[in-house]
Amino acid sequence: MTTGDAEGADRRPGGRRPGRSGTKEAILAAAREQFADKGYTGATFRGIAAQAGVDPALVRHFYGTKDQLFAATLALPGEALGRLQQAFEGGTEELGERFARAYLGLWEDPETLPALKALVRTALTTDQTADLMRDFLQERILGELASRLGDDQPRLRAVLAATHLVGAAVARHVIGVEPLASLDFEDLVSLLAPNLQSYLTGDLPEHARLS
Amino acid sequence: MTTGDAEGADRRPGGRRPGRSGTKEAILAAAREQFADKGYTGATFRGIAAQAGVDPALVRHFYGTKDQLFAATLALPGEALGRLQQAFEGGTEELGERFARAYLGLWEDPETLPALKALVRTALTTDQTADLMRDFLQERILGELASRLGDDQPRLRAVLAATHLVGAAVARHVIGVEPLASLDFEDLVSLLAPNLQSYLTGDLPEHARLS
DNA sequence: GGTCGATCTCTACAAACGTAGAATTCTACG
DNA sequence: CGTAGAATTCTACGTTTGTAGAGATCGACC
Repeated sequence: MTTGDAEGADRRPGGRRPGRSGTKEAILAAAREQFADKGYTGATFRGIAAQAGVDPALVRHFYGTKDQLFAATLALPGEALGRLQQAFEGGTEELGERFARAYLGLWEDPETLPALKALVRTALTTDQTADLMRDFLQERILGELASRLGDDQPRLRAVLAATHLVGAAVARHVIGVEPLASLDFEDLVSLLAPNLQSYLTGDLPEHARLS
Repeated sequence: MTTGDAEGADRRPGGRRPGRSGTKEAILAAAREQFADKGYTGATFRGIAAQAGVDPALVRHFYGTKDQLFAATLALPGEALGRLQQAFEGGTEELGERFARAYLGLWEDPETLPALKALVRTALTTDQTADLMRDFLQERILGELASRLGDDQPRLRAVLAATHLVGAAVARHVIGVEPLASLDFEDLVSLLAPNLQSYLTGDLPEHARLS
């Protein structure tokens, strides 16, 4: 995405070259943390600026309105989304374990953790951005997963599995419920994988087979 | 709890009898809805008052500060808490189904639904009230459940089961993920009960048996 | 060296917030 | 009827919020 060295030979405007001091990234990191800790309404321009050590107006100068700043905050997990879809490829025998490892792994990465926390927190606050994001995830993640699951209620299976994973991740990383929070990562995967697999490919109880 | 007709014969003070117009209850209902929809910080005195059709100052007059109003909002599920603990009594063979039916049933009741939504929403917002409430639920619900589960990591089992249930309830009633949201209640219980039971009394994978 | 433009700060404003107390209306009892 | 007190509204204060623009600082290119 960055422009090369010799691009527009003639009409290159002079001036200070951007991206030098790194404050732009510092602001974004502070915004991620504040949004993750306090939610959309709880985070403030002034708080973010204070944490980044700059003037509040600079935040607005770089990222515009609060919605735009929040959108920039969530840009990172867009890249992590590919890691998830990659886990869906392959056979369905061990899909539960691959799904669990890929999704929960995103929460273990200190880089993506604040963004995911902010995402979950605002997904439960019916702001205008939350609806868009929810629909996006529903189509992008659940749709992708359901398409690999055969004909027996794939959508329901995908939702049950995803719900379970999200709930576990939130309990572990957002709420911090013990002993889930200090559990070893591989132990957690081993615990959840069997039941996930049962939702994805196991038999559904006869009572729920009507629709 | 209501006083009888002829109680204190002599020293009964005069004045307008309380509880006539029902605005007090209307305010509380509006507060529940606003807290459920917008979270603690998102809900405002003015918005609650507007929905109840009264002056904002009246809200404060009846319920005091915002924290106290929020506490009054959550007073109702305290009664519903007994219904949950009641489900824990009895054998452990069908504990998963009883737990699922009792907990998810609370979410089906339009009376307790807003309070539960508000509770979940603020449980994810690290305000001062959230911490207290979280600890209370951890000790009161999870502790109670874990005490019926034997010696093999009862706390971990209880957390896994509760996490699963809460996640499903949130997906169904707060986020509204289809097809979970329009699923029949009994179908939902039938779907979740087997895996809940497996967490509560089934074998844990050997990888997670160390601690 | 001069200058353009990006980076960054200062000051400010209108709106909304929680909170507070005085003032008014109205009902029920003596 | 008179009055006490609950129910309800009015007005207001101080703070914080998002947003906005003017101005200062400084590095890179002509």
